[in-house]
Amino acid sequence: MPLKIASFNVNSIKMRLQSVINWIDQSEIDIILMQETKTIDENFPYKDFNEIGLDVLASGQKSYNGVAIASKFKINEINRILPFYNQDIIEDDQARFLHVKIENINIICLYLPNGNPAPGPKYDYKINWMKRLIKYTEKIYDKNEPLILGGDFNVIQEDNDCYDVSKWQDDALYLKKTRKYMKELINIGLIDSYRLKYPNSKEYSFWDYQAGAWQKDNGIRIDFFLISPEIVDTLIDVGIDKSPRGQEKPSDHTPIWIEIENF
DNA sequence: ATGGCTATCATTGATAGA
Repeated sequence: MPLKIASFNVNSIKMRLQSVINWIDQSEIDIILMQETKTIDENFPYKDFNEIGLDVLASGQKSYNGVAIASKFKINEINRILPFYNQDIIEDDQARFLHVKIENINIICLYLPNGNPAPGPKYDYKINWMKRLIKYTEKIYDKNEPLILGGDFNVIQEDNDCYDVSKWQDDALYLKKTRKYMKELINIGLIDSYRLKYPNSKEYSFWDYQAGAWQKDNGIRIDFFLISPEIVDTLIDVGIDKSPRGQEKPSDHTPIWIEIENF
C-alpha cells in the first residue's frame, strides 16, 4: 500500500489550521511533518487532527518555532531534543526537532535555524545546529533501515533552488559554509528526493510575503525530504504542491510530499 | 530601498522570519 508523506512549514498552526486540515484531506496525506507551529503543546489543536483520524505529536514553544507530526499510523516518539556535541552550548530551548518511528520508518521532522544575520550569534547557532544534526544522523544511520529527514532546512543548496542566487550571496541560507555542512549531511548517505526525480527543474517551496515575490515567482527551495537508500528503493513519486501558497492568508511556504511503497 | 508583509505578544510597538 502506498504511503504519502508531506512536510509543511505552516507559519502558525492556529492561523493555518483549516487550510492544513483541508489540504491533508484533499491530498490524501498519511503523515505530515509541520514546522513553525508557534504554539505551546497545551494549546496545540490536537482535536482537529484526531477528528480526521490522525495521531499527533507536538513539540512547541511560545511565539516562535515549534514542530509537530500528524499520522494515520501510531507515532512512537524517539527523541525531541537534538543532542549536544559542543560543550560551549549548555542548553537549547528552541523547539525545532522531532525524531519518531512510524511503522518501520525512522522519521525526523526538523526546522533548521534561519541564521541571519551572518556573521553573528544566530549564524553560529545555525552552524552548530547543523553539526549536531550531522552527528545525530551519523549515529542513527543504517543504509538498510528506512530513514526520512523532512522539513524546513533553511538552506539554498544549489543555484537551481533559487530565482537569482546573486541576491543571496551573503545570506545565511546560501553562504558557502552553510552549503558545505548541508553537503556533509547528505554525504552520510541521503538523497534529496526532489532532485532525484527532477535533476534540473527550478521549483520553489518558499516565497517571501514582501515585494510581490509570489507573483514574480521569486522563490527558493528550502524544504526537503532527504531519504535513505531503503526509501529510495520504494519511492513512487515526489512533488511540491504550489496551490496552498496561492490561497487567501497563505503560509509563506508551500507543502512538499513524497509517496513510497511501504507495505 | 538596511524598503515592501505576516504573525506573535503585549498594548500600537518590538521581534522574528528568509
